[in-house]
Amino acid sequence: MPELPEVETTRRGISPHLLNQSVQQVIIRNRNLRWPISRQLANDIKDQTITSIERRGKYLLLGTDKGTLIIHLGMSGSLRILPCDEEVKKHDHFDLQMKNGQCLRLHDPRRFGAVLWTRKSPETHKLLSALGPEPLSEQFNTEYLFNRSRQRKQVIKTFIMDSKIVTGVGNIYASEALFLAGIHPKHAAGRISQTRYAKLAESIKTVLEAAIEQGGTTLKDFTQSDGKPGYFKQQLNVYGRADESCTSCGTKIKQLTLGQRASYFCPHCQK
DNA sequence: AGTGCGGCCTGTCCGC
DNA sequence: TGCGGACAGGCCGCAC
Repeated sequence: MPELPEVETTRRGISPHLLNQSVQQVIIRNRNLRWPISRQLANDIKDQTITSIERRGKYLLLGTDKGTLIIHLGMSGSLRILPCDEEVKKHDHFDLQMKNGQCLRLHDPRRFGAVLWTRKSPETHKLLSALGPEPLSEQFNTEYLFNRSRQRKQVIKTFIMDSKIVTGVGNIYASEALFLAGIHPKHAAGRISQTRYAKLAESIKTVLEAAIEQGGTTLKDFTQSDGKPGYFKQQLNVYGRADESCTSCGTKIKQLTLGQRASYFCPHCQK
């Protein structure tokens, strides 16, 4: 499942192949994603040159002079750079074929992803305008988290997974960051001290940065057609480790459901 | 306004 | 071995 680090690694992987390249044509093989891919999109982006490739939360933004292509990978989406004539596989939804013969291909079995086009500046798009700060930015800091959390009755795990609070912290890294910060996932967000929020902000940045760093070294070549899409799994301390021993103290990791999401924590290390 | 949850999908896993 | 059902998971959009 692509979390922010995978999306960032994808961004870095595809950028050199697409930047300053022009679109030959768009092929929509299966419109069915979270929202149907617009048929008009093919006309909008044809002949445009990709001038920027950015990331906002887990959204990838391919900028042109006429507008921006917004891509979200959902939970099973992957992007690869391939020759345009590469064999099409099941669940290949979308091709952005470039004039240099390279192709950006979106593969998404569970169809939770999205491909959208906007003529406006992307930050004003409905899906992006309400997003909180980037977790790796300076705006995301102790004071910000502390201030936003006051009066909140919500548990801390769902609070940090709220995209309006901070964008891009998914289920895996929410659990991992709380473990690193020593905070119980069920703790009320409004009752956590500023000191502990300092630790939490730092922990969120640390786990995401470590995963991005590892992505850079373990990721498969984005231009290869065989093998895995290229996602990687960092060594995780708590996520998916119910009933296993805590890497720090040996206590059995526990699992509970918060906001309909599996959550993992060490009952000894996290209070 | 804050909060919780339904729904979209299919590969994988589990039990019979 | 084959089959059916439960489940995971991002996150919008609605209901309260």
